[in-house]
Amino acid sequence: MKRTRMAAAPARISGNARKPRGQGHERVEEILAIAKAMFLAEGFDAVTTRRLAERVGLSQAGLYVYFKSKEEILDALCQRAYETTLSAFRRIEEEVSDDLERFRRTLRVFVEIGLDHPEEYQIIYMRPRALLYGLGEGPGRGARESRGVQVVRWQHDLVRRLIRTGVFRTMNAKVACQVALFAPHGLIAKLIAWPDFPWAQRDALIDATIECLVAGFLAPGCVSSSRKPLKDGHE
Amino acid sequence: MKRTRMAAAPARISGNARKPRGQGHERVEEILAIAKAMFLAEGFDAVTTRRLAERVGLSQAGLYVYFKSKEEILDALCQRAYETTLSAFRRIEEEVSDDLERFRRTLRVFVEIGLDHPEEYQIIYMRPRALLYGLGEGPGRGARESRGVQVVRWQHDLVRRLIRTGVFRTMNAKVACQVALFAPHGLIAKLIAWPDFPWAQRDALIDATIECLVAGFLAPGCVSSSRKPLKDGHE
DNA sequence: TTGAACACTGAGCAATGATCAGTTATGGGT
DNA sequence: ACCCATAACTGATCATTGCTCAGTGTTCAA
Repeated sequence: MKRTRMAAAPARISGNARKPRGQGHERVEEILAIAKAMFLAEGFDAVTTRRLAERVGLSQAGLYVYFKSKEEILDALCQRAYETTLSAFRRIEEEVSDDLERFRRTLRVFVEIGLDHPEEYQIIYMRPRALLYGLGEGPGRGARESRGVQVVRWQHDLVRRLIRTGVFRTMNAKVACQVALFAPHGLIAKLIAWPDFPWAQRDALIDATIECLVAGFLAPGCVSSSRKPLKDGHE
Repeated sequence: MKRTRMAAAPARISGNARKPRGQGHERVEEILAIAKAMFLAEGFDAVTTRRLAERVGLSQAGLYVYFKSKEEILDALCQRAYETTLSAFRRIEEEVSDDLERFRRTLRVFVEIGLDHPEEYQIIYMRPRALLYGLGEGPGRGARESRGVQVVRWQHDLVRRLIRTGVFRTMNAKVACQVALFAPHGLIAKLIAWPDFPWAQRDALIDATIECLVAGFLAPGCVSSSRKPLKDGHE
């Protein structure tokens, strides 16, 4: 009868029983599942550790048995989101052999995943943080960041190869890679940040963004077979 | 960044004397100037109202004589940022007669102002709210937003004109305008959000982004006289 | 000189993320 | 059947945050 507080026993989503001896990792999963739902629904800042703990069925301090900080819970979720993107990239590499088409498909799937999981995208790519590029100090830090590095490097390598094979014009590869990140990121970020703005059709914007990049990068003589033109309609 | 508590009054930047009767507006200016410096140096969240007040030479509560909230201090700074951008646009329109070159210069100055005022840019363009397009409720809100609408419409009109005059290829103007917003926004947002990422040279990124857009939009036969090529160097 | 409007302060509130000394339950070893 | 080390967890409490409010001093027109 210690903890039972009948008055305030609200919506404990999962088993709130004390975990058996070796099953602490289940708590980790529960915390992550509920944290993800709450972060997506309310945003990271709006979720307090007290409310999160309450929904998990723990005291607030109990969270700190499994995570060093609130931020670390977010980090764990980011790790998994990287996996989603990476596996989509890998599938494209298997399914498509033409590098230029891979470039298109890779950008497109990146945008689509971002728009389909806006809150996760915000968490990973729109928060000011230095998570991606392997400058971490902590021990676990490095492994976690390398996932993010892979996502960036994937597109990087693709662009490099397209330049080297002469499909894209000769240009500074690092600059080109980063430019090829900006436009998709801008598209996702804008659509997420201003969802009520009178945007054009989502697919038209994605197509146009990608084709604009391709047109800007393509070597003078080179014309892609599967080139989709920018929409020609007026207004 | 820990507070190294000085024994007494540390670094009061401006006159900390009590203002005479009608001179409260001077305090407003002082608060804004110091707040701007601190926001840029440390970031909005890292600046506490107590430290801000201390530097201004006021008690923390004294800030609330002039501003309803910490957020409102930032809002006031944002208002001025709109003005900065708009007047830069106007000067370009005066100084440059070629529309394509206006397009380049307009995008460039937008990016430069964004990167030079990251805190304001984040608040204005990266927040998940509808600040820009006139859906505000509050009284002063409307006037503030209309400034933002002007900034967006300026680029919009420019792109429309370039399509109409045949410099840009025939395409859906709305889509093109929005694509022309995404890439610069992506550039600014990425550089702000991940300041420590190993980005290429800032100017190279701006040039490449703009030239990529131009190349993507330019009508097939049209070659601009002042066309800067993408950098040709390797690595 | 007066008194109302103004400029400003000190104390304090509720909420936050984090810490820590303790408490309870578990289960392998005996 | 009973240890008892320890994993799992709690209650109390911390410092810090943005913000409020009752009140104190100051200024200046009348």
